[in-house]
Amino acid sequence: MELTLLARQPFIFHHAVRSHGWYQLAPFEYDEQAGVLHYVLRLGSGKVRELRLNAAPGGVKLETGGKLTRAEVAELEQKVTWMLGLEMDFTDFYAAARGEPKLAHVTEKAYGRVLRSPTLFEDVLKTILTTNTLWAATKRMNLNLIEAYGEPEPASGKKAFPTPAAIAAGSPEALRETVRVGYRAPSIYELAERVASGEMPLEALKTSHLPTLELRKELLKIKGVGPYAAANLLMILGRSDFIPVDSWALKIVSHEWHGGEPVTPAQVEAHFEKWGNFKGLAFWFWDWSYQG
DNA sequence: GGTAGACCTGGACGC
DNA sequence: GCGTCCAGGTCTACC
Repeated sequence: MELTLLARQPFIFHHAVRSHGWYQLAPFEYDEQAGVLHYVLRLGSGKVRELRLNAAPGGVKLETGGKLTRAEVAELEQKVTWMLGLEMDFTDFYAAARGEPKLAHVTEKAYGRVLRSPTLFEDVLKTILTTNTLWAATKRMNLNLIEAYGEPEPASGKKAFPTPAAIAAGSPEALRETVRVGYRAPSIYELAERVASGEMPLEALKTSHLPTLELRKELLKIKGVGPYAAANLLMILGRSDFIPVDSWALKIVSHEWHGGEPVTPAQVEAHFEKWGNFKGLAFWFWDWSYQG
Protein backbone atom coordinates (compact mmCIF):
# COMPACT_ATOMS: atom_id res chain seq x y z
CA MET A 1 0.00 0.00 0.00
CA GLU A 2 1.27 3.46 -0.89
CA LEU A 3 -0.24 6.91 -0.41
CA THR A 4 0.80 10.55 -0.24
CA LEU A 5 -0.20 12.87 2.58
CA LEU A 6 -0.08 16.61 2.00
CA ALA A 7 1.47 18.95 4.57
CA ARG A 8 0.70 22.55 5.36
CA GLN A 9 3.55 24.54 3.81
CA PRO A 10 6.34 25.20 4.40
CA PHE A 11 7.30 21.61 5.18
CA ILE A 12 10.67 19.88 4.85
CA PHE A 13 10.50 16.18 5.72
CA HIS A 14 14.15 15.84 6.77
CA HIS A 15 13.92 18.81 9.17
CA ALA A 16 10.69 17.58 10.70
CA VAL A 17 12.29 14.17 11.33
CA ARG A 18 15.54 15.59 12.69
CA SER A 19 13.79 18.16 14.94
CA HIS A 20 15.02 16.27 18.04
CA GLY A 21 16.49 12.93 19.08
CA TRP A 22 13.26 10.92 18.79
CA TYR A 23 14.20 9.63 15.32
CA GLN A 24 17.03 7.69 17.01
CA LEU A 25 14.66 5.92 19.39
CA ALA A 26 13.11 2.61 18.32
CA PRO A 27 10.74 1.76 16.82
CA PHE A 28 11.83 4.77 14.74
CA GLU A 29 14.78 4.16 12.48
CA TYR A 30 16.03 6.81 10.08
CA ASP A 31 18.02 5.94 6.97
CA GLU A 32 19.54 9.35 6.42
CA GLN A 33 21.17 8.48 3.08
CA ALA A 34 17.93 7.24 1.57
CA GLY A 35 15.86 9.82 3.46
CA VAL A 36 13.49 7.12 4.71
CA LEU A 37 12.00 7.09 8.19
CA HIS A 38 10.91 3.63 9.35
CA TYR A 39 8.43 3.11 12.17
CA VAL A 40 6.84 -0.10 13.45
CA LEU A 41 3.22 0.68 14.28
CA ARG A 42 0.62 -1.36 16.11
CA LEU A 43 -2.80 -0.50 14.72
CA GLY A 44 -5.93 -0.42 16.86
CA SER A 45 -6.99 -3.70 15.23
CA GLY A 46 -3.85 -5.34 16.64
CA LYS A 47 -2.07 -5.64 13.28
CA VAL A 48 1.60 -4.62 13.38
CA ARG A 49 3.08 -2.98 10.28
CA GLU A 50 6.39 -1.38 9.40
CA LEU A 51 5.82 2.06 7.85
CA ARG A 52 8.26 3.65 5.42
CA LEU A 53 7.98 7.43 5.17
CA ASN A 54 9.85 9.75 2.88
CA ALA A 55 9.57 13.16 1.26
CA ALA A 56 7.06 13.63 -1.56
CA PRO A 57 6.06 16.79 -3.47
CA GLY A 58 3.91 18.76 -1.01
CA GLY A 59 4.23 16.31 1.84
CA VAL A 60 5.05 12.71 2.69
CA LYS A 61 4.92 9.37 0.90
CA LEU A 62 3.79 6.51 3.11
CA GLU A 63 4.37 2.86 2.22
CA THR A 64 3.58 -0.31 4.10
CA GLY A 65 3.08 -3.98 3.31
CA GLY A 66 0.13 -6.34 3.72
CA LYS A 67 -3.59 -5.81 3.28
CA LEU A 68 -5.35 -3.17 5.31
CA THR A 69 -9.02 -2.30 5.66
CA ARG A 70 -10.34 1.15 4.83
CA ALA A 71 -10.59 1.93 8.57
CA GLU A 72 -6.98 0.87 9.12
CA VAL A 73 -5.79 3.10 6.27
CA ALA A 74 -7.72 6.01 7.79
CA GLU A 75 -6.05 5.29 11.14
CA LEU A 76 -2.64 5.22 9.45
CA GLU A 77 -3.28 8.60 7.81
CA GLN A 78 -4.40 10.12 11.08
CA LYS A 79 -1.39 8.75 13.00
CA VAL A 80 1.22 9.85 10.45
CA THR A 81 -0.40 13.29 10.25
CA TRP A 82 -0.01 13.59 14.03
CA MET A 83 3.54 12.19 14.12
CA LEU A 84 4.87 14.68 11.59
CA GLY A 85 2.54 17.55 12.52
CA LEU A 86 1.47 17.82 8.89
CA GLU A 87 -1.42 20.18 9.71
CA MET A 88 0.54 22.48 12.01
CA ASP A 89 0.79 26.16 11.20
CA PHE A 90 3.84 28.19 12.28
CA THR A 91 3.01 31.44 10.47
CA ASP A 92 2.88 33.45 13.72
CA PHE A 93 6.19 32.03 14.96
CA TYR A 94 7.88 32.87 11.65
CA ALA A 95 6.49 36.42 11.81
CA ALA A 96 7.76 36.83 15.40
CA ALA A 97 11.18 35.40 14.46
CA ARG A 98 11.63 37.90 11.61
CA GLY A 99 14.35 40.36 12.57
CA GLU A 100 16.11 38.00 15.01
CA PRO A 101 19.38 36.89 13.35
CA LYS A 102 19.57 33.77 15.57
CA LEU A 103 16.21 32.63 14.18
CA ALA A 104 16.71 33.90 10.63
CA HIS A 105 16.81 30.33 9.32
CA VAL A 106 13.51 29.05 10.74
CA THR A 107 11.18 29.91 7.82
CA GLU A 108 13.58 28.75 5.13
CA LYS A 109 14.14 25.45 6.97
CA ALA A 110 10.48 25.09 7.91
CA TYR A 111 11.42 24.61 11.57
CA GLY A 112 8.75 24.31 14.22
CA ARG A 113 7.49 20.74 13.93
CA VAL A 114 8.67 18.28 16.57
CA LEU A 115 8.66 14.59 15.66
CA ARG A 116 6.27 12.67 17.90
CA SER A 117 5.13 9.14 18.53
CA PRO A 118 1.63 8.02 17.54
CA THR A 119 0.54 7.94 21.18
CA LEU A 120 1.20 10.34 24.02
CA PHE A 121 1.77 7.28 26.21
CA GLU A 122 4.84 6.42 24.13
CA ASP A 123 6.11 9.99 24.27
CA VAL A 124 5.63 10.22 28.05
CA LEU A 125 7.51 6.95 28.59
CA LYS A 126 10.31 7.97 26.27
CA THR A 127 10.57 11.34 28.01
CA ILE A 128 10.81 9.62 31.42
CA LEU A 129 13.58 7.46 29.94
CA THR A 130 15.53 10.61 29.02
CA THR A 131 15.56 11.89 32.61
CA ASN A 132 18.58 11.59 34.86
CA THR A 133 20.58 9.51 32.43
CA LEU A 134 22.77 9.70 29.35
CA TRP A 135 21.38 9.44 25.81
CA ALA A 136 23.01 6.05 25.20
CA ALA A 137 21.22 4.67 28.27
CA THR A 138 17.90 6.17 27.11
CA LYS A 139 18.27 4.36 23.78
CA ARG A 140 19.14 1.10 25.50
CA MET A 141 16.27 1.21 28.04
CA ASN A 142 13.82 2.03 25.22
CA LEU A 143 15.13 -0.89 23.15
CA ASN A 144 14.89 -3.23 26.13
CA LEU A 145 11.31 -2.11 26.75
CA ILE A 146 10.32 -2.85 23.15
CA GLU A 147 12.15 -6.16 23.17
CA ALA A 148 10.45 -7.25 26.40
CA TYR A 149 6.89 -6.10 25.73
CA GLY A 150 6.51 -5.10 22.05
CA GLU A 151 4.55 -7.11 19.49
CA PRO A 152 6.41 -8.19 16.34
CA GLU A 153 5.47 -7.54 12.75
CA PRO A 154 4.98 -11.00 11.25
CA ALA A 155 7.12 -10.39 8.13
CA SER A 156 10.22 -8.75 9.61
CA GLY A 157 9.99 -9.64 13.30
CA LYS A 158 10.60 -5.97 14.13
CA LYS A 159 8.66 -4.96 17.21
CA ALA A 160 6.21 -2.13 17.86
CA PHE A 161 6.29 0.04 20.98
CA PRO A 162 4.45 -1.80 23.79
CA THR A 163 0.88 -0.96 24.68
CA PRO A 164 0.04 0.18 28.24
CA ALA A 165 -1.72 -3.18 28.77
CA ALA A 166 1.37 -5.16 27.76
CA ILE A 167 3.55 -3.32 30.27
CA ALA A 168 0.85 -3.47 32.96
CA ALA A 169 0.71 -7.25 32.49
CA GLY A 170 4.34 -7.38 33.64
CA SER A 171 5.70 -6.06 36.92
CA PRO A 172 7.88 -3.26 38.33
CA GLU A 173 10.47 -5.91 39.22
CA ALA A 174 10.71 -7.07 35.60
CA LEU A 175 11.04 -3.46 34.44
CA ARG A 176 13.91 -3.01 36.83
CA GLU A 177 15.68 -6.30 36.23
CA THR A 178 15.04 -6.97 32.53
CA VAL A 179 14.48 -3.53 31.05
CA ARG A 180 17.08 -1.99 33.39
CA VAL A 181 15.12 1.22 33.99
CA GLY A 182 16.30 1.35 37.62
CA TYR A 183 14.37 3.58 40.03
CA ARG A 184 12.02 4.61 37.16
CA ALA A 185 10.33 1.19 37.30
CA PRO A 186 7.48 2.09 39.72
CA SER A 187 6.64 5.28 37.77
CA ILE A 188 6.57 3.48 34.42
CA TYR A 189 4.53 0.59 35.78
CA GLU A 190 2.03 2.87 37.51
CA LEU A 191 1.57 4.94 34.34
CA ALA A 192 0.99 1.81 32.22
CA GLU A 193 -1.54 0.47 34.74
CA ARG A 194 -3.47 3.72 35.01
CA VAL A 195 -3.62 4.23 31.25
CA ALA A 196 -4.50 0.59 30.56
CA SER A 197 -7.33 0.64 33.12
CA GLY A 198 -8.74 3.87 31.70
CA GLU A 199 -8.14 5.72 34.97
CA MET A 200 -5.80 8.13 33.18
CA PRO A 201 -7.15 9.27 29.77
CA LEU A 202 -3.70 10.34 28.62
CA GLU A 203 -4.45 10.42 24.89
CA ALA A 204 -7.19 13.01 25.46
CA LEU A 205 -4.46 15.53 26.29
CA LYS A 206 -3.42 15.49 22.60
CA THR A 207 -6.58 17.38 21.67
CA SER A 208 -7.12 19.20 24.97
CA HIS A 209 -8.14 22.86 24.91
CA LEU A 210 -6.89 23.42 28.46
CA PRO A 211 -4.73 26.53 28.92
CA THR A 212 -1.04 25.58 28.84
CA LEU A 213 -0.60 26.15 32.58
CA GLU A 214 -3.43 23.72 33.35
CA LEU A 215 -2.09 21.19 30.85
CA ARG A 216 1.32 21.45 32.51
CA LYS A 217 -0.29 20.75 35.89
CA GLU A 218 -1.87 17.59 34.44
CA LEU A 219 1.50 16.41 33.10
CA LEU A 220 3.23 17.15 36.41
CA LYS A 221 0.74 14.80 38.13
CA ILE A 222 2.44 11.88 36.33
CA LYS A 223 5.07 10.25 38.54
CA GLY A 224 8.52 10.75 37.04
CA VAL A 225 7.48 13.89 35.17
CA GLY A 226 9.04 17.06 36.56
CA PRO A 227 9.59 20.55 35.09
CA TYR A 228 11.96 19.40 32.33
CA ALA A 229 9.82 16.45 31.22
CA ALA A 230 6.61 18.50 31.35
CA ALA A 231 8.13 21.23 29.15
CA ASN A 232 9.37 18.61 26.70
CA LEU A 233 5.92 17.03 26.52
CA LEU A 234 4.27 20.43 26.10
CA MET A 235 6.53 21.03 23.08
CA ILE A 236 5.43 17.69 21.69
CA LEU A 237 1.81 18.74 22.25
CA GLY A 238 2.44 21.92 20.28
CA ARG A 239 2.62 24.26 23.31
CA SER A 240 5.86 26.20 23.49
CA ASP A 241 5.35 28.44 26.51
CA PHE A 242 8.01 26.59 28.55
CA ILE A 243 11.63 25.61 27.93
CA PRO A 244 12.78 22.04 28.64
CA VAL A 245 15.74 23.01 30.78
CA ASP A 246 18.16 20.11 31.13
CA SER A 247 21.92 20.07 31.69
CA TRP A 248 22.51 20.70 27.97
CA ALA A 249 20.27 23.77 28.01
CA LEU A 250 22.22 25.14 30.96
CA LYS A 251 25.46 24.56 29.09
CA ILE A 252 24.51 26.21 25.78
CA VAL A 253 22.91 29.23 27.48
CA SER A 254 25.95 29.58 29.71
CA HIS A 255 28.22 29.69 26.65
CA GLU A 256 25.86 31.92 24.65
CA TRP A 257 25.53 34.72 27.19
CA HIS A 258 27.59 34.06 30.33
CA GLY A 259 31.09 33.23 29.12
CA GLY A 260 30.75 29.60 30.21
CA GLU A 261 29.87 30.50 33.83
CA PRO A 262 27.16 28.35 35.52
CA VAL A 263 23.55 29.52 35.02
CA THR A 264 20.25 28.62 36.68
CA PRO A 265 17.04 27.40 34.98
CA ALA A 266 15.49 30.78 35.85
CA GLN A 267 18.21 32.54 33.85
CA VAL A 268 17.54 30.27 30.86
CA GLU A 269 13.84 31.17 31.01
CA ALA A 270 14.68 34.87 31.43
CA HIS A 271 16.72 34.98 28.21
CA PHE A 272 13.67 33.82 26.23
CA GLU A 273 10.96 35.66 28.18
CA LYS A 274 10.23 38.09 25.35
CA TRP A 275 9.21 35.23 23.04
CA GLY A 276 6.08 34.57 25.13
CA ASN A 277 4.10 31.65 23.66
CA PHE A 278 6.99 30.90 21.31
CA LYS A 279 9.57 30.62 24.09
CA GLY A 280 10.13 26.89 23.63
CA LEU A 281 10.31 27.15 19.83
CA ALA A 282 12.76 30.06 19.98
CA PHE A 283 14.96 28.08 22.37
CA TRP A 284 14.67 24.82 20.43
CA PHE A 285 15.55 26.30 17.03
CA TRP A 286 18.00 29.01 18.21
CA ASP A 287 21.23 29.12 16.22
CA TRP A 288 23.50 28.35 19.19
CA SER A 289 27.16 29.41 19.11
CA TYR A 290 28.17 26.48 21.34
CA GLN A 291 27.90 23.16 19.58
CA GLY A 292 29.65 21.01 22.20
C1' DG B 1 9.66 28.75 47.96
C1' DG B 2 14.32 27.01 48.25
C1' DT B 3 17.73 23.33 49.15
C1' DA B 4 20.02 18.86 50.17
C1' DG B 5 20.33 14.17 49.49
C1' DA B 6 18.77 9.80 47.63
C1' DC B 7 17.49 7.36 43.66
C1' DC B 8 19.98 3.93 39.53
C1' DT B 9 22.73 2.72 35.50
C1' DG B 10 26.69 2.29 32.85
C1' DG B 11 30.85 4.43 31.05
C1' DA B 12 35.45 6.19 32.21
C1' DC B 13 39.30 5.81 34.81
C1' DG B 14 42.95 4.17 38.01
C1' DC B 15 45.07 0.41 40.07
C1' DG C 1 39.12 -7.67 36.73
C1' DC C 2 37.75 -4.81 40.39
C1' DG C 3 36.59 -0.57 42.81
C1' DT C 4 35.53 4.28 42.56
C1' DC C 5 33.76 8.34 40.52
C1' DC C 6 30.62 10.79 37.70
C1' DA C 7 26.52 12.47 34.80
C1' DG C 8 21.81 12.83 34.37
C1' DG C 9 16.12 15.03 36.45
C1' DT C 10 12.75 13.93 39.96
C1' DC C 11 11.08 13.27 44.49
C1' DT C 12 10.86 13.85 49.37
C1' DA C 13 11.96 15.82 53.65
C1' DC C 14 13.18 19.67 55.84
C1' DC C 15 13.81 24.60 56.77
